Amino acid sequence: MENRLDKTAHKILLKRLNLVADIDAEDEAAVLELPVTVREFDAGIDIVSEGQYVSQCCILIDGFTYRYRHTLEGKRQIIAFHVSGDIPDLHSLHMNYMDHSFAATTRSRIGFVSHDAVWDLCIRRPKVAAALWRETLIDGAIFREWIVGLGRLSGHSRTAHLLCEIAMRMRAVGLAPDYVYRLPLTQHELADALGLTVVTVNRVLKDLRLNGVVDRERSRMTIREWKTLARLGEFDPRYLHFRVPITMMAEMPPEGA
Amino acid sequence: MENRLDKTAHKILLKRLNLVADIDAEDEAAVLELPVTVREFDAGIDIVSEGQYVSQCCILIDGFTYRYRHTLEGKRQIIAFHVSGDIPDLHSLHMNYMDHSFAATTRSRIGFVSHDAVWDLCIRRPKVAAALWRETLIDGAIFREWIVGLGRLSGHSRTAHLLCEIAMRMRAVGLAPDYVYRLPLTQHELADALGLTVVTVNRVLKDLRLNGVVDRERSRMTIREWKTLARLGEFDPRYLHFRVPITMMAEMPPEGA
DNA sequence: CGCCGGTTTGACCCGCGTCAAGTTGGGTGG
DNA sequence: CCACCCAACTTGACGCGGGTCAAACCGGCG
Repeated sequence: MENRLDKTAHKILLKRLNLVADIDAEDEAAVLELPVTVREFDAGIDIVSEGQYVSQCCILIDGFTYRYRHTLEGKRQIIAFHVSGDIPDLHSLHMNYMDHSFAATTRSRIGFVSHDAVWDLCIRRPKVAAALWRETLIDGAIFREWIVGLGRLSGHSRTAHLLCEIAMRMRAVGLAPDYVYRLPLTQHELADALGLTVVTVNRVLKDLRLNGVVDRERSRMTIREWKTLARLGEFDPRYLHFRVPITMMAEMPPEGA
Repeated sequence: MENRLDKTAHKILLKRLNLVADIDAEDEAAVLELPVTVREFDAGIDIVSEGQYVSQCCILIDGFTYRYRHTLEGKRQIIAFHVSGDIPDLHSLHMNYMDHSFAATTRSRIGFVSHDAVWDLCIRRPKVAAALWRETLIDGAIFREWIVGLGRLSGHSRTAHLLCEIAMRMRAVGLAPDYVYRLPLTQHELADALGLTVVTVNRVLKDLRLNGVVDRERSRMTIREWKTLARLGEFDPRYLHFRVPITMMAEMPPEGA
């Protein structure tokens, strides 16, 4: 629990707010005043746990995190992945009971902001409130996309879709400038997100690898044929509702890195 | 497209806002001033379609509606069901591109409010804005719940869970005072929500009927053993984030109507 | 009376789960 | 510098939940 003098967390938050909505200089100044406490978390431990009542929000500075829940028979379902700039529990501002947990897959740095401070900011700066609201709505749009995948797509398609989604969201925050990105997930974690088993995920990835679509060595993910992968996963990035048109990845070279 | 003099839509909206958050008399007065246009829609037709850019929100006055998307091979996945008081496309306020469609299963009355009017209201009445934001977050919480179900529960459990969820949400708006409610859905529609096929849904419902858990004659749904159904569906209503504690249904008699 | 959407049921099949047995490679301690 | 360990990954064999196909059945309605 160390308070930082540098404004890394604030800068990341501002970057996100600008990515999501349109805020002005005064808004930015107000955001920079937010009291933020930065903490680090080791891989594999809960940052927030199901059942807790929370009074602060988390902004992910760096690392890779996810949200999940367990069924009664102990199966785990991962609900969302999060990259730098995401505010995974922003919803807690309005519903402080956590109905799921939030954990890290790699050592992660998280900025904590109290709900009170966020409320205060929202009231003084309606455009910031709007940006934050929009951020939670994009979260919801991603959930909808996952529902469609889990309900109606095959294991192969779901996997392809997830790889596309993560690539694009990382790209939006500068973490996947080309077709290569760091995907610090075990196949078990992928399986728990995709509603599959490790065995199946392993076979799907093998297929994709043998077909030259993607490649994965340790946590380094390489998309070799974006178009093929996107078609297979029925990936249409409009559900991510980026303000910068859609063309980020669509304009990438058709094949190869 | 008929403009009503009666304030039915406003009253329903106010009831919802009060259910979801804490607003005061001035807020209520401002809400009552909202220009609302009421229209009726026949069963089976789209109220809003995927791909549209919209500039108004819908509040469901009465009827039963749902949101859905199709996969490329034409399979349909229903994403959400909606009952009186829901504002199914409130998210469009911030993301006016519709990434899914919105349709009715019964003849439904819908109130339309322009985004401009809602924006204006949100800026003048921050507590109303907060209530609306919260409403979209509950929407998101339901999505998460569906993800867990689709990813990790059996067909039987998912079905049980859905029946519980609809019962409870209808109950919250007074449409299921006891264990009986009108569920105007075909088995095909249920299947598209549950990620199953009609055949399977039929068999699941048969099992539930034979075990005396639920009963369904035409569109009349009767839950005979709430506890059994809730246990089977791993239904914990906290994800619905009602303000009125949790005890609405928990206090109902243990068995039978 | 006959059509038609919705429901029900049977027979069969397949994607994915389950179980189980390796294999691989980075990390650790002797 | 090697021996060992353990988590993650792989692969094969087999079974089942739910999908697919197809044929009734049922009740409301023109």
